Amino acid sequence: MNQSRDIVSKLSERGYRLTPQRMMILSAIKNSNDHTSAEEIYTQVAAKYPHINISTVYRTLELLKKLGLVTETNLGEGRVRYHPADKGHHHHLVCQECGTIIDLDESVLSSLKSALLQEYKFSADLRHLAIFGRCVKCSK
Amino acid sequence: MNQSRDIVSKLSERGYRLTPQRMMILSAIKNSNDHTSAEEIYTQVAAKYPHINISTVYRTLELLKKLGLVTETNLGEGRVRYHPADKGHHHHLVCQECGTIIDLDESVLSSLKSALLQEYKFSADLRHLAIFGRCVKCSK
DNA sequence: AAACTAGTTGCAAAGAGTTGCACAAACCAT
DNA sequence: ATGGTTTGTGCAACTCTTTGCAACTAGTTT
Ligand SMILES: [Mn+2]
Ligand SMILES: [Mn+2]
Ligand SMILES: [Zn+2]
Ligand SMILES: [Zn+2]
Repeated sequence: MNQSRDIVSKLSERGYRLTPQRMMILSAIKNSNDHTSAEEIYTQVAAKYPHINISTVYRTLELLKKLGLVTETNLGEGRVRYHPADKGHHHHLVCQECGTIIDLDESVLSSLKSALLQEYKFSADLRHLAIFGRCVKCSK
Repeated sequence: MNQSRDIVSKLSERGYRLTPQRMMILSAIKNSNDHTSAEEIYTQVAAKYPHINISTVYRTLELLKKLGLVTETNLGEGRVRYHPADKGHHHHLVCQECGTIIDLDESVLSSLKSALLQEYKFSADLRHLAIFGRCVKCSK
């Protein structure tokens, strides 16, 4: 796993410290197959290190987002979900009626991204978006 | 104002009741010039009717959203903002570095909307979106 | 006008996420 | 190794929003 090494160096390069808590949180995120929540990460880490606090999980996720190592998305469940950035970018269409989720390739938003960059010089962060609306069935 | 009448009928048609609380909350939203928050609506209504509860405000906003009478947006302040749907749709580019907000016309997302409809038969709700990223200055 | 019924409200408690602060620990320099 | 500097952590309190429940009331029927 030279991924871990990348992360370690990315942290120390920028003056962040490599703490046991951060390493455990990172491996919890990598071990999760799919989108994880802060609570799930907390539970997994707490199994081995009960002293950990949930606010440390939130603060670490904040940091990993800033470093571009995890992406976050709100699928409308009342809680945010995360996954490793290196597992490929994609988006989700979420039906507000029946809850169906359609997965979308990153490319669907690439023309929007470049339009915003050209017209507004705005560099939009369009990784891992959730777009709400109605699926075919629920559109009546 | 036959707008009010529209709302009254929109409520009763679907079996919802027209309560004093709902009327006060509605007029509080209409009286606000710009994006309002639940707390601001609550404060305004409570000035005349101190018995009102903030959860009623949240529930009413939920209902008005469902009826398409207000739109909601999260500008990243840790609280959601609302405004009347009939005040025109638009979007916002929010710089996560400096907080600058650029207003966007509705049309910027219309080609995305039709692409999602064609390719996925998904009717996306793209009213009043906030797109995060970095403005020119903060893009270095 | 009185009763009925289903939607609505207030209240209290809970959930998700954030923040200030004092103490702890990682990293760097000696 | 030792000490100092600065970042990070645990904890508790707090903010925003949601939810279960019992009491209430708008709109309808008799
Ligand atoms: Mn995803
Ligand atoms: Mn707006
Ligand atoms: Zn659906
Ligand atoms: Zn900026």
